[in-house]
Amino acid sequence: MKLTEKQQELIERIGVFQEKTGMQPVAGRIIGLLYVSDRPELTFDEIREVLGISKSATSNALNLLQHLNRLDYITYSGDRKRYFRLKLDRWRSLVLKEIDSITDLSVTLREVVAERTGETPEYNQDIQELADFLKYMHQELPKLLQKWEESRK
Amino acid sequence: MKLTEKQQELIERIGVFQEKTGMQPVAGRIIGLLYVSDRPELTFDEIREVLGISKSATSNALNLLQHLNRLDYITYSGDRKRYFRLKLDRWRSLVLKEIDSITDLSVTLREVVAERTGETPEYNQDIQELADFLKYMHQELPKLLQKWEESRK
DNA sequence: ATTTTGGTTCTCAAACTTGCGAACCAAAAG
DNA sequence: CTTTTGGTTCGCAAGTTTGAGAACCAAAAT
Repeated sequence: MKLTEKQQELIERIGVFQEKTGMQPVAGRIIGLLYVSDRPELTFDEIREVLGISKSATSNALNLLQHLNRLDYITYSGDRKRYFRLKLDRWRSLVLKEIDSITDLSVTLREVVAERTGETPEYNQDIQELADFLKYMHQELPKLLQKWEESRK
Repeated sequence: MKLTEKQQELIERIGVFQEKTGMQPVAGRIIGLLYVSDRPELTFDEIREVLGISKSATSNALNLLQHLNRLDYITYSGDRKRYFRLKLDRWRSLVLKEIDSITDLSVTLREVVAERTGETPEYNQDIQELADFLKYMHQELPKLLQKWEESRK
């Protein structure tokens, strides 16, 4: 399998984006590859070869991505290979999970305000305001997702 | 300056949260400290001492946080020390910047679809759909922030 | 039963991150 | 001018991440 220059560039860009969200480099590039590859299902060896990485790196990254629920594989009877593919339908729940993490900070900030001295009312209110905003976002974002789903139909 | 157990725990939790968003450990804890400290403006040495970190770690983290626009300092005439404080008013623009990064991925995914073979129409559409959603979010999120601002008044 | 295939695991080295201590420096105080 | 203060920078060491290479393993093919 050969990639055009443009495909390679896209893989890198997607890879870098993923890295910024905390993904390991090789895993990010695998995601990129599966986005741009003409065939959306690639074997272990195809991935390894086209990205020029070792078997161990390939194996580890693929397993990581499966644990993160970003990847899947299917098999075809009479063919021992696994065909890895992105779980594109999962991004909704990934977004929701991301949104949930907002709550953690909001809750913590509420505790902060409760614990703070009463002698800094303005400061306390600033923190409270941030906590409130985060809570608001946490309530509204799922609605936004829902609204979008509906506008699709 | 002494901290209660609860304050220390809150600092750790905020620190860990910040770490998860890519912040260096010491920098994350400084943010936590400034959230919970009775005085919201602390000197270099107070920070260093209460967190039990070295001068270099303190200096580097404070400078990083200033570059990231998370921190500020003020001075008082007749006092050489800098008093560091969180720029709590800046979180709005930080949120907006965060939202902007969504666009990058959306744009990239659009390019991916444009570059993809036409022989995988379903797959292409899945990617297109994700790109569309990200664009939608990018349009709607600032509105949400605005709506919240107004509901405050 | 032996070999091949598809992938996993182990060991290790290189690169990067993190943060300490000490040396350093400029401005203010004495 | 000398010392002190408030902070910066340098050099280094320990810890972590990343990924290569080789040995390994189970299932399937021969």
